[in-house]
This record gives sequence, structure tokens and C-alpha cells, in this order.
Amino acid sequence: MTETAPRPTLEAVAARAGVSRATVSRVVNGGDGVREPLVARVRKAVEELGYVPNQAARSLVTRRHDAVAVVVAEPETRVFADPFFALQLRGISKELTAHDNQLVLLLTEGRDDHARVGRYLAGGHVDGALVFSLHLDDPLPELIQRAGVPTVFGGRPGWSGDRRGVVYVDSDNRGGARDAVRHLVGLGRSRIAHIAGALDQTSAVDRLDGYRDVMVDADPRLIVEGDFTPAGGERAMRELLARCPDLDAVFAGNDLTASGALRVLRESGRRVPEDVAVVGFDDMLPVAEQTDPPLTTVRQDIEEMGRLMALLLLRGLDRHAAQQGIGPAPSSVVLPTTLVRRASA
Amino acid sequence: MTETAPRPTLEAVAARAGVSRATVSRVVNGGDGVREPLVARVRKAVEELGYVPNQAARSLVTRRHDAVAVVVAEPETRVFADPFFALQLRGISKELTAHDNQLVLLLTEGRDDHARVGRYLAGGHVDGALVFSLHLDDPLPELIQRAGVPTVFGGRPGWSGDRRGVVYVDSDNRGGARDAVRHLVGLGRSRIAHIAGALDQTSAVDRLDGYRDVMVDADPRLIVEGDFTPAGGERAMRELLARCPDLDAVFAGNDLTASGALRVLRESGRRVPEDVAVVGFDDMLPVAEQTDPPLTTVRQDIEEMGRLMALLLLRGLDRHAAQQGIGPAPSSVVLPTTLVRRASA
DNA sequence: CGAGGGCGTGAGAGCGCTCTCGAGCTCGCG
DNA sequence: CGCGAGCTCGAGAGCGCTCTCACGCCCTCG
Repeated sequence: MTETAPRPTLEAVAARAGVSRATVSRVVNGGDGVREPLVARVRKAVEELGYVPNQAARSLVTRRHDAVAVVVAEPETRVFADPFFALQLRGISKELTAHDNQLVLLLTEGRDDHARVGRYLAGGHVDGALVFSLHLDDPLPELIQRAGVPTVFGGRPGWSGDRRGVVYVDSDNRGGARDAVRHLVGLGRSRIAHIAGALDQTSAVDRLDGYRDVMVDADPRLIVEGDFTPAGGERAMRELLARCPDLDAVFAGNDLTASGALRVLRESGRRVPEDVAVVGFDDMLPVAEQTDPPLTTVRQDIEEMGRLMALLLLRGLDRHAAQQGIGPAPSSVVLPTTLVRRASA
Repeated sequence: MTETAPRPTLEAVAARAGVSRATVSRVVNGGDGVREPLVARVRKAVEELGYVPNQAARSLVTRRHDAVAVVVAEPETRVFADPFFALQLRGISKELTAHDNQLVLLLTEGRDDHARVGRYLAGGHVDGALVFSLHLDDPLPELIQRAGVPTVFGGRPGWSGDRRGVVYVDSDNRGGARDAVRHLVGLGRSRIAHIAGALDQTSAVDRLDGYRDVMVDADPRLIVEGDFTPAGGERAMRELLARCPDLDAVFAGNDLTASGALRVLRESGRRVPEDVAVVGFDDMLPVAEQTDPPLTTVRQDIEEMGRLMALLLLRGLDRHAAQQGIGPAPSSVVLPTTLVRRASA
């Protein structure tokens, strides 16, 4: 806790360099149209005074903030239990930093928080928003749409409203799930179970759909809804073993679920992969590599998803600033997944 | 990606309510000294126009931003591998939100980023900073000290510079470690090993000190430096078993380390806790509860640490604003830990 | 009944910046 | 040698807000 010193203004720099405020401003913002000797003088003055532009004053006139809100709807603590969120955040941070934008983090906690977030976004404090809205019934996307803030969603928003202009970045959950199940089929398995994630999330739904694409007439008893947690995986696996003791493979909705399932399989005396082959989803490294046996899983590049979200948003903002001029309107991106073979299948 | 509508200004509200800008401003900022009928009229106009104050304009004159930077120095990906960071962030977010402050997240990636962060903080874009600086040789604290931004550190900064006025929030790592080791002693164990964290972090050093407090003349071969990861725990455990096959207990630097150690112990045919008792640190729930056997560990309230950091900073800022007037200068806080007994010791 | 003291309100300056506009200069070409 | 085009630069307005200050009103007290 130290004292804040008074900071030099444009005026001060101008005086020191013997030029006008306007010229200093030009130099600070790129220096086009200013002759070299002056540029040098101004740069020197800036350096000597340790001048840093006052962002508030600048925003006041430009109406840009060079700041982006990242909204994480977090009704459950689950989001924090796995590193998913952190990785995505890192990707976002990298991209924003590269474009000199700030990251304003908004974590929501329950319904009343939504209003707060809506107000903040509508308040025009940021140029755009990156929104993680996991659940189908989430009111947040609608709120944001109404706030009129340029937005990119993380994951396909499961959302019944007006879909025009909605931009999102997602993994190819369905395709990845198909690859996983096909892999199991290729291994000669036929009684392939699926532990889904909570089905109010589009990622869980899409993975289930992918499973069904391959297992066209699957025994419905082979499908159980989990919740993307290890504990949920255990519960689901127990139920599956009770229902269908003859199952010979499990496609788990994510790696955490798979880790729980593996534990239960081991307890029950099943050998993995000999008796039951297991495939996960995510390739969450600390999890997938540390399970026993190491997990065969579907990799999605989470950090890249974050990076891309930020990139898409910034592109959109540029377009916005340029009066819809340059380039095509950004559209949603679905990233491919890859199957990573380890020992469990 | 939608259009942004033009937002109403104070002027507009004033016109609609038939009062001056000054009066509207007063109402918006609490309404003291304005008579009831006017207050009501202004409130109505605000409501009808959907007026939201322009934060940039406000900051320009008040020199407050109601925003706090959270700086996470992250030379290693480790920070993201465990939910530690996310939990702390959540605590911070809650407290900031409760005081209507925004959270600006700054993730650093390598040395060159430090300069960027320093510049940003010095730029006066935020009122204060919460800094997680894990490593002893980190230049960040010094940079920030020089930037003159009110700051609270997460974890005791291991830092050779001027310590006056440095405020931090930390767990009682040393005391917690003592409790853990005493517990093992109480269980009748005498060959108690310690897998430390990377010793360029104060938390690791403090825990090691706590271990030494109890094991005053410990066999030095019983101490191995790990790195707070499961893989590091495995490596360390192997080395310990090779060096001291007769060990009967392990105090691991954190839960992740313990999980790795448990795996190696199981491999080597040791029973836990019968042959070797194991205690961890953190009580990281998804980890500690899911190990086999469930982990006895030292709990620290991570979210509370975050909350407290934010609270301390905001208090400091108030004092700052009030010309050092009210209340005592905030000082560092060390939070107590508690031993959580499960099956592993 | 008049003077004095609040209290509530409005006028206006100014926070630090960007950006438009016009003045002055240089240069090229007829 | 003259004139217009094209640069470079400075003057000044204004972004939306807060805050000081002064003015007018009402109330109180002598």
C-alpha cells in the first residue's frame, strides 16, 4: 500500500517537447503524418516523463475501451473442479494481450447476479463479451443479446431465442463422440455403454448424439446420465454394471467421469481394457494420463478454443468500428477433435 | 454481434426531469441533500431512459476506477493444473462484486510480460492490485512496489526488498505442517518422510520448516524436494523408498503430491495406512476425497483467502481515499488451518 | 419586522484526451 | 514565376461527468 504519484499529462509532454497537444497525441497513437525530428523529440519527452495515456480520458472521446468482459456463468462449483475453465481463460488472455485488450472477469453466482452482469454489459464499459453459458435454461444469452453487446459464446448456446448473429466456438463434440465409439466398435466391442454429462448442457447432448449416430439401435439401458464429475461417473458405472453386467465398453462423457468409472470397474474386478474398454473425452492431462490404466480419450484443444473466441470477437469489433466495412461477418467455429490412444481402449 | 444503441447522458436525464445536471448527479450518487420530490422525479427519468453513468467520464474526474487488477504470475502451467487459483479467484470475485468493483485479470507468461503488467499498473487504470507471486526470484513485486499501486499479495512474498507496507494473506503453512507431522507422531510413526514443494516458493519452505519444527533431528535423507505435482510426487516417493525402505509415514507438500506418492506406495506393495501413513496438504476436494484411500490432509480455506485479499485491499483503498484518515492501516493476515482426518493416516 | 444563517439548487469550470478544421509551408508543374 | 495540391502542425471544441461556488429561498431569532 504505497502512495500514488501525480501522473504527467499530454499537455506536460507537449510543453517539454515544444509542440502542441495534438502532435503528441498523433505520435502516441502511431505517429503518422508527423515528421521524424518531431517524432523523436516527442518520444524522448514521453520517455523522460514516463508518460502513460489516461485511458479514461481516451475512452471518453473514442468510445472504445480496449477491454472485453469474460462472463462465466457458474451455478455449480463444477466449473472450478476441472481445469477446463482455466485453460480457456489462458487462451483468451493470450489473444487479448496480443491485441492490447484488457480482460474483465465476471463470475456469476445465482440468478440475481444475472441482472448485475446485464447492467454492466449494457453500461458500455467494455467493447464486447465472451460468454460461457453452459445450461439450456440460462437467461444470460438473452439478456446479453438485449444489451446489444458484441458477443462470442464459448460452446454452442442451447437457446431457443433468436439465433441470428449468434457466434460461438465449440469443439466437434458429436464428431468426437462418433470417433470414440467407432474406435470401440473397431476393437470388436458391441455392448458399448455411454455415461452422458448433464443433459442440460449442449456438449453433453452432442456427445450423446454422436454415440447414437454409431450405436443406431443401442440398448437404452446402456445409456446413463452422469454429471461430468468423478463421483457421478462412479454412480453411473455402478448402475450400468447392475443393469447390464455383460457390457464390454464404456464411452464416458468426459475424463473425470471416466476416472470415476475406472475406479468402480476395478472394484468390481473387471480388467480394463481386457474385460471393459473405456474411452473418455477432453484429454484433460492431469486426469487422463494419471488414471490406471492411462485413458484413451478424445482430445479437444481447450486453450485454442479460448484463443479463437477472443480472436473472433476482436475481428467483429474491428468490423463494428469500421462501420461493417471490412471482411466477412465472423461466424461460428467448430474445432475438430482427435482420438488419443492410451491403454484403456 | 449486434448494434450498440446511443446511450442517454446526464444531460438528457436532467432535461427530462426538469432539473440541472448537478442535481441528477447528486441523486445518482446517493441523493444526499436533494429534496424528496426531486429525487423521485430524477429516479423516474433515469428509469425511463435506462440511464447508466459513463464510467470513463466519471473516472476522468474522480480518479477512481472501481476496478482492481488480479495479477497471476504463471511461469509454469502448474497453476492451472489444480483448482487452487480458480477457488481464490472466486473468493476475490465475490468480495469485489459485493463492493461494486470490477476484476481485471492479468495473466503473465514469461519475463517480457512483467514489463507489460508493470506498465499497466503504473498507468493508473485500476485502483489497486491483488498479486499472486509464487516464486522467490520473481521481479513482479518489486515492479509493483515501484509502480506505487496499492497491493495485497496472495501468499507471503518471498522477497528480499523493502518489506515495509507489504500486505499479504497466507495460510498458516508452518503451523499446518506441524499439525500434520504431530498427527503422524501421535500415530506412533517415527520414520516420517517429507516430500516438499518446489523450494523457491514460500509455501513450500514454510511447510518444510513446520516439518522440521517437529522432526528436530530428522534424517536428511527423509526429505525430498518435489514440485507440487502428482508426477513429482511419484518421482519423490520412488526416491524415498529407495533411500529409506523403512519409512513408515509421509507428509506430502500438497494433495496432488500425495496422490502421486500413494500410487507409488501401492505399486511397491505398501499398505496405506498400515505400512505407511500419508498426510497431504490443501484438502483439495476432488483430489483428497478421491484418492485410494481417501487422504488425511491439512485444510486451508482457499476461497476465504481470496475474499480476504480483496477485502483488505478495498479497506486500504478507502483509507487511501480518505487521506489516511479512518481505521488502522491494513496488515497481513495468516489464516489458520485444520487437520482433516480420513483414511490415509 | 429585519437581519443572519442554513440548506437546496443551478451555473460553469475542468478532468485528459481525440479529432476536425484551417493556416502555413513546400513542391511541382504550367 | 505563379498557383494549386498536398503535407505538417496547432488551435480549439467537446466527450460526460463531478464538484466548487454562489445565489436564492425559507426559517429562526433578536
